[in-house]
Amino acid sequence: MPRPGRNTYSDQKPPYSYISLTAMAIQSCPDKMLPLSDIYKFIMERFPYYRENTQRWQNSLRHNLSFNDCFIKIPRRPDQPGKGSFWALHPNCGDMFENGSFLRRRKRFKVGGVPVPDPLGPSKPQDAAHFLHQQAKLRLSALHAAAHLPQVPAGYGLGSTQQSGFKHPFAIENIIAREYKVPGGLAAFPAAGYPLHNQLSPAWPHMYGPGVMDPAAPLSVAPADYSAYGMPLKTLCHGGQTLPAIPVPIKPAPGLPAHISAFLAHSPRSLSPTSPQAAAGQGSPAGPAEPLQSAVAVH
DNA sequence: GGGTGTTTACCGTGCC
DNA sequence: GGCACGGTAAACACCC
Repeated sequence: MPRPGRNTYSDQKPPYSYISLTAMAIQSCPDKMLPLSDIYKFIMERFPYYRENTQRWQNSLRHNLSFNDCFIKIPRRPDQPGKGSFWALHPNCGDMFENGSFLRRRKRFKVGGVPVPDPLGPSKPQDAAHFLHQQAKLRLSALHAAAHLPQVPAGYGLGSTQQSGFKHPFAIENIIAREYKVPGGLAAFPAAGYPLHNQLSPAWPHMYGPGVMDPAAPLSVAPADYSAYGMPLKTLCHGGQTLPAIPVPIKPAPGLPAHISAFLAHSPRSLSPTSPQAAAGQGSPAGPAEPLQSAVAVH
């Protein structure tokens, strides 16, 4: 097992669990949701170790997706055919990892432990799915607007984070943010990215935190998307780097959208891997949720 | 048929 | 030692 801080993980097994890797993939996507195949791609492109024995680790990864409540399955829309559903992170799983570190969770995330019923928010799974759609659309709209805004790279736009203090070098923001440390720094990426995320982060601030993702990246993640800002693995990894790269909290800020919580609290199966409904009905008991795919189709 | 998703089981490791 | 977590294997069902 490679030790954090060593030169590279290039061909060694990264010190991240499959849960962590999956979380990275999901959070690196502007939509904060990815189909399984794109999660595979993300991992294989960034961690050469996983380019081999694909069946083994992919089986494990699928197991984790289903087994862990921190991952939620979002059905495809009927008019958006394709294999498999989209996978997203449970909004309340932000504090799942010890000190924000993705090396090891401090506790297993379980749905039902933090139900936050909200009389103002939607309570149906469709509503939460719709909310995710709206978030994606909102980001897109803001992207266009942000293209005309001055870039504010200072501090990676940390202003939106409600918390301060050291974050573990293995926090997702730090891990992914390192990939932005390309020669030329932020100039290598579309302008207004980080501030934009900050503006869009009130819903899931831990997800839309600074330095998480290129906001202008296509909504559907493909290998080419990553290559656009991909970089040598040595850059991705920890060796010889100044850590922490970006002290950003991964924990969700107070005020998580209640309808998301309600969605999760009321979701019988698609969010809870132990119910038979998910396997049979792709989640919502009221039929396919308002699909998020429309957000992907925006571009 | 292949990809996807679920479930069960077993084992290793780390923490209390 | 017990427990929680993580990794792996396997079987099965469903869907495109």
